Amino acid sequence: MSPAPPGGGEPLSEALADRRRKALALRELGIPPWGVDFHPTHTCGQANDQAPEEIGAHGDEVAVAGRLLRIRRSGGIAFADCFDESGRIQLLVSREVYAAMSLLRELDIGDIVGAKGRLMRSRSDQPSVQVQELILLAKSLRPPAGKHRGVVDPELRYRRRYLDLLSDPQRRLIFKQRSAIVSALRSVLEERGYMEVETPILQPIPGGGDARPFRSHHNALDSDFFLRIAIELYLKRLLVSGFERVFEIGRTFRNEGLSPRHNPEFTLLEAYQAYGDLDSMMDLCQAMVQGACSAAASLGAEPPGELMQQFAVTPMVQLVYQTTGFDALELWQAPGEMGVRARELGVQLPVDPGPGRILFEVYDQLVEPTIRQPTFVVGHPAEVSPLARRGDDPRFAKRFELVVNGRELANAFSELNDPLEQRERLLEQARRRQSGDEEAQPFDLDFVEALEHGMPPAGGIGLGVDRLVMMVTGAASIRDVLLFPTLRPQPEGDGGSRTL
RNA sequence: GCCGCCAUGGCGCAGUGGUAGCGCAGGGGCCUUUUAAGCCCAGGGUCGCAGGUUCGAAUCCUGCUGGCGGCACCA
Repeated sequence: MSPAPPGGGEPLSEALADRRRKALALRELGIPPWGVDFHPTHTCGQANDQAPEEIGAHGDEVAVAGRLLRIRRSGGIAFADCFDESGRIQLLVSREVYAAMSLLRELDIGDIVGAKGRLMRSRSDQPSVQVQELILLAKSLRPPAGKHRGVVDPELRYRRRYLDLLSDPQRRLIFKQRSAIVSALRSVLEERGYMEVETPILQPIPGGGDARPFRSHHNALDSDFFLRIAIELYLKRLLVSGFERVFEIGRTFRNEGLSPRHNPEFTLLEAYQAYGDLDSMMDLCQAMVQGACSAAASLGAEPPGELMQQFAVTPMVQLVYQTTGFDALELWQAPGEMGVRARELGVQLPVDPGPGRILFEVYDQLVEPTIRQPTFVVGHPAEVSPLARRGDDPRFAKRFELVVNGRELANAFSELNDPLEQRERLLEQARRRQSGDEEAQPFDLDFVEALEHGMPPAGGIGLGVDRLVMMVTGAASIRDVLLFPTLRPQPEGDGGSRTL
């Protein structure tokens, strides 16, 4: 075991010490281990594709750069596989090119190099660059993890994601697909005349959804702020302001448990359309999901085929009746009886629930998880939809959720623009909050006052981008579609929140 | 927050009370057409941390830390 470097940190393992020794030795020889300019003429993938077909034949002069994946030395000749984002090319170095050969002796897997030479095809039919000049661009002081199998230790994968991504092109592909999906969502919205906006993430009152927020504090203002749990109330203020089609794609935060489907910070898309309604939101929703599927498919993903078909539209009351035999409309007049029947089905209920809440809990706990095919579930109880307009039957809201594979993917409604009713319904939420429901929405007077100036009737939608990406790419865990998922910070030691 | 499983060299793993091992990576050597190249040699470990039981602990017990999965909460 080598001594610990000055300033702390873990002791250097043999491999680490050796790489450091090589870097310093090269510097002694006047070869900088880092920080040389190099301008590739071809990507590794291009070089590989453009190599001559015939064994032994030579092609164009090229300059390529990339990271060393493998080195095979065989006496007077050596082969090194070098890769970049585009692919891989073999470098062929022979003893006659003395400088390159002696530099290669000091190189390790993981080092980033540039190579100049002619394209050719080796005797065993491998596209190669016959190296004339080899240049070290960045010495790697640490051995790469997971050279053969990729990084499999989940802790390493998430804590040091760059190693995971570096060692596994498939993993990188998911994030290219994610980027394409988000880009497609943006295109669909922009084509339809929606304007992208940015609204506060630090909010004095975290409204627009049912969730526990993160709390923070601003020193100069000596005021508490919350990280937003939804974007809704600010986007609706913009509808009041005269912008008619707005959307935001942004990070949103909920102070709740972690699971393969929940990360404390996640990406939410919300869009609002003045004079829109439930139909226009269904239309938009379907277009966004299908745009996402096409975008990902063009990068090799295989989205479930059902997502490309017309989604079903089914009332919640009907789904609940079909699945459980629970007849909400029949029981509506007798909430006590309704609660008893729900509990008999094994449904957990809050204290003193109204009929709407009972119906919703039965749906949420017993029915939603069983929905497989993409379905627009419509007719949510108004009681659990405090920001949505009531339907012709005032017990129900003009609202839909898109459910696929038992999971809610999007949530939309015809927005409530009656300031008097909105005030009442938010006050009801506030009362529930006071009696202990931590997730009931707080009362935002400023928002209600905005509505009092007149908000056009509007359709609005929220869509969970991470879950859409999971569904379209087939990822099993939300951590697989987040570059840096939230983990418990490590107090000290490897891969944690080291500040030194 | 609760329950279960896991933690052994840089990476992947074996080792269930008696001398800590294997493969890859790294070091030294041989090899001018290799493909996770091959062959020879020599290294590398406070077995996650802290206690306890025992003549003796990687192994058994307790606590802690971290991860994964499930439950609860939620999207």
